[in-house]
Amino acid sequence: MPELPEVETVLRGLKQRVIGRRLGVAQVSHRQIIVGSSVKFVREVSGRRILSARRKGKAIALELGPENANGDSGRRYLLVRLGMTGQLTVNAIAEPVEPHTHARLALEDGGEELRYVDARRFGRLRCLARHELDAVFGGLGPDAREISEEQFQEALLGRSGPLKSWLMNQQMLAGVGNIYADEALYLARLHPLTQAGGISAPDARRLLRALKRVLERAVALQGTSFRDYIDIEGRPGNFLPQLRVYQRTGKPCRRCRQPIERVIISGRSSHFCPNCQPRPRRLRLRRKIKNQRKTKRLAARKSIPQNK
DNA sequence: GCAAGCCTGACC
DNA sequence: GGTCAGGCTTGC
Repeated sequence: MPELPEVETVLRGLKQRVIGRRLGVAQVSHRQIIVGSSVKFVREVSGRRILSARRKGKAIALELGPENANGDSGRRYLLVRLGMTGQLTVNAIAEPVEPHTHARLALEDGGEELRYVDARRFGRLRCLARHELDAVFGGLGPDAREISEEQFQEALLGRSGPLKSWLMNQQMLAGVGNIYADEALYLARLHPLTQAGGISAPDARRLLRALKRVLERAVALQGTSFRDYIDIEGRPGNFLPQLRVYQRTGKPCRRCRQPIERVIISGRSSHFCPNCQPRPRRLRLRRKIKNQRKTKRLAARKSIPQNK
């Protein structure tokens, strides 16, 4: 499943393979994957040169130059969200088209095309103006690889609800999904149901370090492939054997041999070691989180000058 | 039936 | 405003 390391791997592939190339005619065979009008999408992206590629969290944005077959001006951004099973690949145009290929963007020079394949169609493509892209990226929290310890601690303040859900909340922290949330919690020895706003500063520091460590390792190994995820060249990631808890229910913990357990947290399965990640008792937590929330509000009011 | 990311809407 | 359940989707 594409989370930050998988998306980063795809981004690196895009940088190698498509930057500087001009898009020919785009074809969309399943309108549902396009946000907004697919006709407009095709008109907007066709003929533009791909200038750069960047990422925030799990979202990729390809910057498209102002040159357009229809004389439209101004840059556009092709925003790609892979969802669960989305794949971006560069193929020769003559190559057989895989099932579930929903969009094909011809690449000038070289007889190739960029293909979007997505069995479950949870992913989305959209073409945006600069201010729209800024709004989308602005709605995401800091990228998980880049967030500072101060930002991390600050974002945790006043949050009720399980730490696991918090890690996966893209408005708090961008890029973490189910796999790396479980893995980071295991490395940090924190139970997934721990109240987010209730953890100590040292625990938060340990969690952030664990998260960054697991993300860096996974990036180095091109991500995790269960079945669907492949990079732009069609290669799977190599992080699967490194997983400590994710999808290892009933198997022995690699630290203490206790069987890994699974619990559903806000509709998502969470895997953890009951011995290494003991359930914390929560003492007067409600009040603590409420107070944090109040302090945070006051601080925000102070730092943002009211312009009347 | 389960898995997942993301969006919507219900609830407190 | 924050939190969470539900729905989308299809291969296993």
